[in-house]
Amino acid sequence: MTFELQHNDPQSKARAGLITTDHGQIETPIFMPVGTVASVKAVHFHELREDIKAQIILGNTYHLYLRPGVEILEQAGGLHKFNGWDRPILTDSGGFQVFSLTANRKLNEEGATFRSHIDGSKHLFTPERAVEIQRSIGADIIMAFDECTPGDADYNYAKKSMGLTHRWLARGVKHFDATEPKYGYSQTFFPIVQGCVYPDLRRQSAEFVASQNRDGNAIGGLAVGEPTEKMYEMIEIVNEILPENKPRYLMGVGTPQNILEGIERGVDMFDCVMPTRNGRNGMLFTSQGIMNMRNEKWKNDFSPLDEFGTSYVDRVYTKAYLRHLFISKELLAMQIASIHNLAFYLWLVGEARKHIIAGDFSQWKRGMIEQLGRRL
RNA sequence: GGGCAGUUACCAAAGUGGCCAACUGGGGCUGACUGUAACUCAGCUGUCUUUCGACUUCGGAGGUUCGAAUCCUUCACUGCCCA
Repeated sequence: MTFELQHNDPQSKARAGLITTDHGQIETPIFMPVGTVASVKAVHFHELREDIKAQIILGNTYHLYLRPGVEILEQAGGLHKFNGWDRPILTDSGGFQVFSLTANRKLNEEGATFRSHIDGSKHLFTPERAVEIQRSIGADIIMAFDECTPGDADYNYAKKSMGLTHRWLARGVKHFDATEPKYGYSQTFFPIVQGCVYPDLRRQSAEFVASQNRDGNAIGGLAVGEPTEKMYEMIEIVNEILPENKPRYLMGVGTPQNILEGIERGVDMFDCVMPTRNGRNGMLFTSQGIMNMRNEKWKNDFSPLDEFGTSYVDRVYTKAYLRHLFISKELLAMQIASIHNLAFYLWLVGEARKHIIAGDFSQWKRGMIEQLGRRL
């Protein structure tokens, strides 16, 4: 994987770049739709490619390991062959599940023991195992196995947690460098900064991560319960330290506003379940603000879903129709909302890129932020 | 014509003398959701009130009782059975 830094915004830390992988290129800043279990929920890859214009999607090591399992993925020839997505894939390591499945896991120095949420069986994830599984999945970008520290952790917990993440990182790097890709194309490994909301920990973590000298770096442990302002502050601190000539990936973030704020602070890659999950739950993100499609006010609004939208669903379907589909619990509702939201997210980062290149990002961003927060 | 059962909030349906503005579903309304255990979760859903609380309700009318959705009388309507 290579990264070419193409433009720096004169007014901010925002930048435009180009990532090249064996499965194609990614123009940054980019949003990566989440496809946890080898599918971006409710969306066909055809739509993802042609309408949403996704350039890279996510998969999840923990979920894919449990189902369909490493053996099936290897038999298939890797995740790309298995699910038919021939563009880049990034896999999360399972570190987020250490956070989200707290009740079902135990941590120790060696790794994390999970109790499967599917059948209760026990499984040990170590930094080495996480690399191996991701080798089998065959993702273009694989993530270090970390502990995603909760946003409300106290200093002592955060410090210990960060130490564990760093020791796991060193092991992961070592194992990655000692192993080969399984399917003939190259893979790269991103380390993850932790440190919760504590500036000195974040600095220490960013320095340790940068010292690993990987192709790209990630910022984790944000948007997990801490105040938004803290998140922005941590991004600034960390990006001062992470190298400029490598992509920076802010994991799990976020709202459209979060993404623009992240871009302004020098982040290149984002992923989040919001456009898909919130979409399935009836919420639409648009350039004019957010809409709860279940609201009664859309009942007889026969205007297009989003007159400024770029997706075909924005023109073909009306607000009243989508509301009807949600109220009736029709599956099509979730498909339309997911397609719309993802197309909007990809439009948003695409516009950000254009404005960075044009040199008026900050001005454009200010106007967008104001619009995005409105409740329609 | 006779017998039996029933009538509770938007719908369905509990409650059968005080703890009942009334269980529970559904429907409706509103909100939440940030590296996906999520087509999920939470709140509200008689009226007025921010809360406390006040007021009006359980087919209609009348009655018994300190007190009735619950007991009695009667009327209306619905369902089933026998003629």
